[in-house]
Amino acid sequence: MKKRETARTLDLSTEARIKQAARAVFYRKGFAATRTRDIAEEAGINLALLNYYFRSKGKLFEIIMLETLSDFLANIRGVINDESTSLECKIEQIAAGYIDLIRREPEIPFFLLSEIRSNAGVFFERIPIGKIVKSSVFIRQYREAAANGKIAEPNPLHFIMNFIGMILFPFIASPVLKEIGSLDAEAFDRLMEERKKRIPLWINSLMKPT
Amino acid sequence: MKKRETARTLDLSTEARIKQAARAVFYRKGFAATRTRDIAEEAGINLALLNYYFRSKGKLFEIIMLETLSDFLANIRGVINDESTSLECKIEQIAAGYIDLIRREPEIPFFLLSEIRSNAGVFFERIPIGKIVKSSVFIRQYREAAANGKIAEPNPLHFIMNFIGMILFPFIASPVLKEIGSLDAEAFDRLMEERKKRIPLWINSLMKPT
DNA sequence: GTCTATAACGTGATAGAC
DNA sequence: GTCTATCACGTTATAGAC
Repeated sequence: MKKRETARTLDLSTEARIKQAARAVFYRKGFAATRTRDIAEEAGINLALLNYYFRSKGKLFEIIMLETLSDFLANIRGVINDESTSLECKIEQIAAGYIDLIRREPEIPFFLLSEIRSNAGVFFERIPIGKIVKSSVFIRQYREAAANGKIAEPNPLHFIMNFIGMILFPFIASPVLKEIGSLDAEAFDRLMEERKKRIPLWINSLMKPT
Repeated sequence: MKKRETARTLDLSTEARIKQAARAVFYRKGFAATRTRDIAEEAGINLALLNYYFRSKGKLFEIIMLETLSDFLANIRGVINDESTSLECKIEQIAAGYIDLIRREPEIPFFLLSEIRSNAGVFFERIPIGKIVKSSVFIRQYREAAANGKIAEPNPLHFIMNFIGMILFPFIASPVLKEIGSLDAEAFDRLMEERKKRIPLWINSLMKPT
């Protein structure tokens, strides 16, 4: 059906190459700023093929967006509803899991936040992230720990802002941080690797009652 | 020179009204997604006047961007180079100063990061933010405190990521956080007000050697 | 200074040959 | 399935009347 004869580096079906290219360009520039011609060039294909395989720029974007969001949430859904692990364990798993995921695709956090921002209503209708988080085992465990005096901050939202912020913010602000720290891509990546282990420690000391 | 006869709410010169409208629209949608027609409509002026006062969309954007960045940095430059204040004091001042500033214009952090991202080279040429931070009294005090064993984390970059992330991340991710917490604008704003006092405390406990 | 009309251009999408 | 050529449209920017 699709050609798959050679063993070249980019030996993908045309459809897959377009999707891969679209993902890269959309991640980098966002929906509004990318032109279909950018995607075609990145994919090394003819512009008309984009519309042949995916009806329109918007349809292609929607596919990329939903796949990305789905991957992003898949990473967390299992962890936060595991009855057999402690809060501390979940924190370690989430930090490590997300940092590993994002190190492979560092543009994802900014991309997702950017596009959710410009279309919030639509996304929260499709993906009820509020329900997912609020009804999670994680939040229940957090509230229990706070009620038992094991955690100082009773509001889980402050916790989420601090914890998820520690994970995502460096990637979101990476151009500025690289400039401030004179970091190349590898040095930045090493810092993120360090944070995998340190964020749980920081979070732990930050949550302790004084 | 400019008309200023009435006392209406929006009694500004045409030029000022365009700038004000442009700021609002650019903040909300970013450069690529805003159309000059959006700005004209928001300002309640004729489209042609935009080009009459500011040669082009790009020129207008550049003015807004530089003003915004300048305000944003002005807020910090004095504080971080004050020889007479302690590290702890600076942390309190920065947290309070930025949260107050951003509560008035909550879209600024995302706007700045978004546009810096798509044009990093140009901005860091004009505003040497790396030099400003690295040569600051703040960083010198931080290194001294770390050398004296008063702070556990020796790398100021980790500190900056955690501290600035705690301040900015909630605003950057506000649509998601509002959804998760079922917060309206006022409830969100109250949370940010709370963080003004709590972030310095959190940062303090997080930095302490164990 | 402000307006209307329109030029000049870029972009998304399609028709139709191969 | 893939290409070239082109349409249709929206957007930025300007010309020129008032």
